[in-house]
Amino acid sequence: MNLKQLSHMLSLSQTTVSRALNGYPEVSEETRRRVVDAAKRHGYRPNPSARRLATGKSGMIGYVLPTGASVDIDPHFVEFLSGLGDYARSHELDLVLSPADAGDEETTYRRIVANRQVDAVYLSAPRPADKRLALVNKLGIPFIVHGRSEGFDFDYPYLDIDNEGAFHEAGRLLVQLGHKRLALINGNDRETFAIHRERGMRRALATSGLMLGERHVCSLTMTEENGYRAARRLLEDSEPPTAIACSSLIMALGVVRAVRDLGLTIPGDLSLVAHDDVFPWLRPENFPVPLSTTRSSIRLAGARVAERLAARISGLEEGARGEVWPVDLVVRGSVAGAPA
Amino acid sequence: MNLKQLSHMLSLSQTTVSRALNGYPEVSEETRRRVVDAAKRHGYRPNPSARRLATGKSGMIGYVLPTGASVDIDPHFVEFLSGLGDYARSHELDLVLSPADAGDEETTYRRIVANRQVDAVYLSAPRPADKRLALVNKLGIPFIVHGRSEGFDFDYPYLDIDNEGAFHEAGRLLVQLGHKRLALINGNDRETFAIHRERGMRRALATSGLMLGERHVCSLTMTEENGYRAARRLLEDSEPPTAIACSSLIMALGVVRAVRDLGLTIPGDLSLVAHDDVFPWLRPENFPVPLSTTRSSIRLAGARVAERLAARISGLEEGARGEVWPVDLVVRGSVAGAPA
DNA sequence: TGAGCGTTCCAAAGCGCTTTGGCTGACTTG
DNA sequence: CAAGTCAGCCAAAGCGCTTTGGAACGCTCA
Repeated sequence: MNLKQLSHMLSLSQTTVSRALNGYPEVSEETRRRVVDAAKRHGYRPNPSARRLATGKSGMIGYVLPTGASVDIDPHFVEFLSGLGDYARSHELDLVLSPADAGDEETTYRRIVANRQVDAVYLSAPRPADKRLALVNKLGIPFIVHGRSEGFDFDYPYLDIDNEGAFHEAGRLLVQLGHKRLALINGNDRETFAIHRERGMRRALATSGLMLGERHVCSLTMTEENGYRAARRLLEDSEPPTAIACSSLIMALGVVRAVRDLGLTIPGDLSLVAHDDVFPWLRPENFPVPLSTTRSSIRLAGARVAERLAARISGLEEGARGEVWPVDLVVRGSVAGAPA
Repeated sequence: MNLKQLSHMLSLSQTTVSRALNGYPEVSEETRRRVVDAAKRHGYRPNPSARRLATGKSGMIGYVLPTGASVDIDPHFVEFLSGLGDYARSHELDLVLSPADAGDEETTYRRIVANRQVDAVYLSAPRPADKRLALVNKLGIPFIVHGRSEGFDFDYPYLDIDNEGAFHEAGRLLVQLGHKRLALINGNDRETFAIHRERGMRRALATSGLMLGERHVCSLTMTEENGYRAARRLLEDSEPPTAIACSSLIMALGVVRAVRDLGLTIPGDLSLVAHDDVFPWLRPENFPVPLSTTRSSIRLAGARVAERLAARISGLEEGARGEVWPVDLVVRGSVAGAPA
């Protein structure tokens, strides 16, 4: 069933039928009712390819996925996707993943914009002065950044959590508990979120005249193994930290293992706080010692990004609105006063 | 730059230019060279929307993503995606994720097929007599199943690993080590992979006249917490198993925690084998006691599925070829002879 | 009463590609 | 040498929608 057939059986022109269905004003209410009714009865669905060719709109949102033999997709991605998908579903939006050579995403962004394959895109894991962001901004396609960049002379729409505030809180808690030697096991510090976390932590320490020593900051991709290695290195130092803040639950698994291997205990010898993006399959309360966390559901963020993307596509949202979500500090058994 | 302009500047018809670029025979080699050359020089890229309208082909592969507030996307998905994306990238294939209401994927499959939004789809986590599979088969869109179903009177193309063989091997190893009371902590047994694993395990035991008791099989979604709970229940039983096979590394984390909480040791009190899909962020050799695993890279599977999908789209692959990959059994420190 | 106006509809021209059905001219073939 | 063949090209008809630029009609109002 296409427009032609439908309009023919209604003895109307394609124009009128099209307008009736798309809510244009120049069609009488009665006619509109007839048309809408017939369309529903015959299960008419406009062909998206044709509509796309005519309008240039695709009804899809895009994401450029960096790939490569040695490139790992962040496991957080799947949770973000859950939220995004959940919203997108209710609006019949599809998501297009365009794989790109990690390191040369530019070509792919240009392609999907030039081809008008998607109506909007989102970026994630931005870095300071992220080239992708500058590009997408220049290309003029609606977009939202999940996270933030830094060092641009233009504003842009984003959704981020208060990473600095979160780790400031975590740091403050640990300091208040009397810890003097703190360490941070961070994610890749070329990404802004990691920079913000470190900044928050430093700020918390500075308030009490403390410093985060050079050797007490690790920046690594967030795997269990890296968490383990970092913790070993820190704890076997001559002046080991008595408290660690950790950027992910997965790394925290490694930290816990290292602590055990060294015959130490949490929170007796080491207080531990980690950031929790809220995975359904790994929960901080189920750690051997329930883990204190800075918590923010990445899934909700996914849903919100989808919502704002949809709003931008339909023109309801404009401008460079930034949105920063507060982060909960959830205190559990893994933190205690500094050892004497 | 569109076809019209390009053909005009070459003083050729659109027909000829189109044919030259698409490799049709009825154009002289010299003309073809001229055309291809000019196209490249002017960066001409055919508009995919137009091409799609004309041909009905989209150059994308689809996946229907079950979503919902209480639906969690499997973390394996992201690894599969890495492989898929890696292959897709090299062939300029995009992936369309169409979110669907979990439980009613049918509507979405019908929509994407009717709209010709994608040239092929893949299904994952199939169940016996999976309705999606029957549907997609009926709708006539090229597809591949990642995993297998059972109980259909038709064949279909799939890629699966030898789950039964893997757990048969694992079971056999444990039996050979003298274990008599074995248990299986499995994934959701409405999915075929779990059924196959259980079958393999039972077969291994049967060979030695052993049985897998009703109470010794758990079927749960694969979270750390469920692994913990299942292990507690098993180990606190009056006749606890001396060996456990576990369907995922994530659950194995929970098993290890339970063992510790109960003051037991691996492999002294309990031998443990788990299936490893090969995550970059959690490796079996880094478990407190290095974990024996049945191993198969889900990432490679993703790449292979993409490859076969591409082959089916271009007509290079046909028919209902099933492909079953063997699984490695990797023995590490977590297994030992049965306690006396 | 006839100019002016708003409402409601329509025919037709795109959107940019592929593909069908020729047409032309050079080249074989009997 | 006429008929047949074939390579190489083209015009035009789609694909199914949106949108432009009217046209027809019934009203109002001077």
